[in-house]
Amino acid sequence: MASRAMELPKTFNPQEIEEPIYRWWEERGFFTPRIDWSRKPFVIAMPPPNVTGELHMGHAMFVTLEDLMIRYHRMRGDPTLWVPGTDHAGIATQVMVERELAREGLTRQQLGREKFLERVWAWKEKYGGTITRQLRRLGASCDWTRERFTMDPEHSRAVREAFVRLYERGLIYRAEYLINWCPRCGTALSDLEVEREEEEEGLLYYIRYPLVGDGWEGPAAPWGSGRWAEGARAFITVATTRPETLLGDTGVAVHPEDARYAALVGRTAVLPALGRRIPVLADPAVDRDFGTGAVKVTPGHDPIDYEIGERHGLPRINVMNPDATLNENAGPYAGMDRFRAREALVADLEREGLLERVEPHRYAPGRCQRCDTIVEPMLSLQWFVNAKPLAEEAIRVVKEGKIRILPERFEKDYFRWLENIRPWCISRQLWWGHRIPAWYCDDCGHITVAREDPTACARCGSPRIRQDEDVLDTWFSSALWPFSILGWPDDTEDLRYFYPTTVMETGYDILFFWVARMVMMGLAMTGEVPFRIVYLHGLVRDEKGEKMSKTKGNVIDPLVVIRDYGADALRFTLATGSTPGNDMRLSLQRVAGSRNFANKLWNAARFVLSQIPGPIARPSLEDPGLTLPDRWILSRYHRTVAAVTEALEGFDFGEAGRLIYEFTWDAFCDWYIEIAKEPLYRGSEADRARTRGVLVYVLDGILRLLHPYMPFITEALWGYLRRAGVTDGAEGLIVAAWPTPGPVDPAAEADMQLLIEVIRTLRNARETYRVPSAQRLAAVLAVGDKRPLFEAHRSLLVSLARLDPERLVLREAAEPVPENALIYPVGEVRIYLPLAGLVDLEAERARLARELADLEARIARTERLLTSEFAVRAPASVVEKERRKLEELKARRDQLRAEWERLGLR
RNA sequence: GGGCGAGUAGCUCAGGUGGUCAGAGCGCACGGCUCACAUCCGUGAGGUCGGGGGUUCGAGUCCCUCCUCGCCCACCA
Repeated sequence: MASRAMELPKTFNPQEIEEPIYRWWEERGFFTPRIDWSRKPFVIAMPPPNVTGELHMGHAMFVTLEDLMIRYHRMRGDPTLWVPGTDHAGIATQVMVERELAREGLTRQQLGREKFLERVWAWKEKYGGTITRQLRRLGASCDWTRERFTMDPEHSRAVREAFVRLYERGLIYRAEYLINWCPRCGTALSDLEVEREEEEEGLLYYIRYPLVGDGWEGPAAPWGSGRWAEGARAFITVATTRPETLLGDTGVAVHPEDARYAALVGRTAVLPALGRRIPVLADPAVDRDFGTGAVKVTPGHDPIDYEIGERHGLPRINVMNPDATLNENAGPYAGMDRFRAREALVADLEREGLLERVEPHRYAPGRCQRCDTIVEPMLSLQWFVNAKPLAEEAIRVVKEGKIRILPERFEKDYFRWLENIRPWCISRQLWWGHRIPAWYCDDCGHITVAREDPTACARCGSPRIRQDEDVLDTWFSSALWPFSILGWPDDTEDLRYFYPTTVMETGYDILFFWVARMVMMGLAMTGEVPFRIVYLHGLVRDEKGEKMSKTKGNVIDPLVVIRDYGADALRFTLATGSTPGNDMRLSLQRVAGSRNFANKLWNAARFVLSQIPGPIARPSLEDPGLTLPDRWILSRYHRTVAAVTEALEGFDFGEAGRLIYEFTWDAFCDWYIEIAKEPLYRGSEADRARTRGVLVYVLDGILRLLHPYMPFITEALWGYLRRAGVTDGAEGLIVAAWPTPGPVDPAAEADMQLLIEVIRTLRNARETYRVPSAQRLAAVLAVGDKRPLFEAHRSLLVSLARLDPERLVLREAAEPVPENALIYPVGEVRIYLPLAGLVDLEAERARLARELADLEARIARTERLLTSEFAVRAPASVVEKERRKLEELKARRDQLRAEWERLGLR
């Protein structure tokens, strides 16, 4: 028998099939949809990974989930588009290239802007293809013909268009405002790019500011002499963690209702070191319980102080240079680094007797998200988006249900962030990114903002204009992604057909960074929501639940996992091991489990394929010729199709995957295939054809259901079916039709269930009594009115429970009970096993005692329940169910008691 | 200071709208090279569903409270 299965190795080897299959999919153009205006498309804009990045588990997760949705919808026949791309990741990429330069002893300034950008582009060329190649290894069925990069001319045009439009609407403006400044990167950052990590030990400095009056009109001696504050009678003490910012103080504030300081409000303090006269004022922003209740006000270097200063008309003084050394406004400390200046100033304060005390204090300074440098709040001239009006719209569309966020609980976060949104600083003092399209006129000072590079000032016509040196926040550019990838601002067919996109699938960690901003920009630019559904997945952690990081050395490299277990195994693990919005722990043991599942499927298919040469009957539940197991597996299969489809529609990918797993392994492999061997090996030609038909039909269906999870192995196996000529006409599984739920047969399911339970009970008894596996068991089955069922499946019982066909008695009556037989009740059926010689009386006594005790307890519980209020208050059906249960329990108890007696047990 | 999530068998986790929901995989124990598969097959043991209180005829499943862990946001200088 030269069977086809012999062509397949015994063990599934992912390495051999994955890459060729992917190449075939891509070359055949299956990833590119055909626009069909009569059908609604399914569209995902892929969150673009950093162009120079390396694949990590986060990517593996999003590829798995998005590809899952994409493949499902493609199989459903929807025109399905998944647009891939990469992000230039301004600051991240620039920092990487700067690090490379640093190894050569160079800085970007030494290189100059143009040369530096050349280096970045070279870097991009070198590493840019890595990530997209890696996405392919995972099986991402995205449309590479539409691949985009955020620095492409097309996307750049979109960025400029968006900037100009917002500028024209007055929503983008340039202003001097307090921003977060990273001294290492030399750029402004948005609030989101500042992270407050662990609290650390810091110090809280209590500093006395002398007050003018009481005969003291200011310092007579120079700063540092030790007599600077000589003669001062009154002081106000403030507490600060950043003493050096004192040099920028323009006021001292207390709470308006703070009785301790009421008398001081309105007086004038003298700023240490600089001698500046600053007012003592009252402002409700002051926390009376912190420090002394009096706070130095530094509008140039602190956000709250900025607001206090604004309310009271205080001057704003910047005391720092971009590199965080102090500037000329810092008097004697000018030129010092901020932390050196702190030491020096504190020492001087002490000398002058103005340092009251220093306390340990835990605090968490803001740090640059990219380089971890402590960020300095600083006054700076930057470009901003007035996000408030945009945010209001973004809130509205979610409230109105035009966008659904899954899991829903993230809506709360989304609303809260948008409701409290502040002006978004979008200019970055970087070189890698989209240059701000604003030109300053040297002659009239006018700012020209234009879609095309202007050659002259829009107001005075002067050709002496210079473009703004800065670039835009990367997130400004990526906020346009869902429509820029479709050709916006042009009115392209893609945009008309595929926009708004359907699902935005991404990690919850960039809900604010990206998702919220896409909604704002989408609405502002296109007047429509950019997507209908936001699906947020959790973070992938290591087996201990810790965040994977290179420094911790606990990263699990997806490519290594793919090499060792296959992409399908990794995907299945990620898809079934996670619930929306919750983090998951990835362990290689689980991946191995998925790999085993793939192997199981492989071998099930080998078996089916080995039976294929020969006539095939397409099965139908209408066909009276089907056997009970046939009807059972078809019915179960149809239920599975319905349940899986429902779960997928509800974005319940884990549940759907588990359903397929269970059906495949338990129902199909462990039961149906085992049962099928009988008709296949010993049946008639008709039996074989019928059984083959069922096997092929169900396997084909399993492959379809599983394809979104395990695209490679399913495509490979389906290819064998296809070549055997037993599939529908689809060219590949990737474009084959999603199965439709068929009819079910509850009666067949119930009968089969009974047989299965009887077989399990018999096997259980064998194990309990250590019957050698070679020994065939004698059994008497009292099956009541199920006699025809059992008669018809005699051989099935014999083979699966390893019974002795000569000594298997089937009968209706429960009595008489055979001598020296064990009794096992299974529903209405009673199993008698004459195991007299084999039974260990002690063991049997123990078993019976345990079971009886258990039964008694359950009977008592149920009886109590049925005599309680439950009987009158609960729905009749529920009560009835309990009644039946009680009857069953009692019957079983009586049998066991009888057996107890008969065995002469005490 | 707010907000959110998690705490269910040894481990990792599932468990719409309260009534076979007490489950799966791994691990463990025992028995099997049964002609698709030892990346396997068969059988089994293991849980007062974090603690306490409440609502209800009935609660992992709803409410309150507490504990432990994790995350997000926030202007305590």
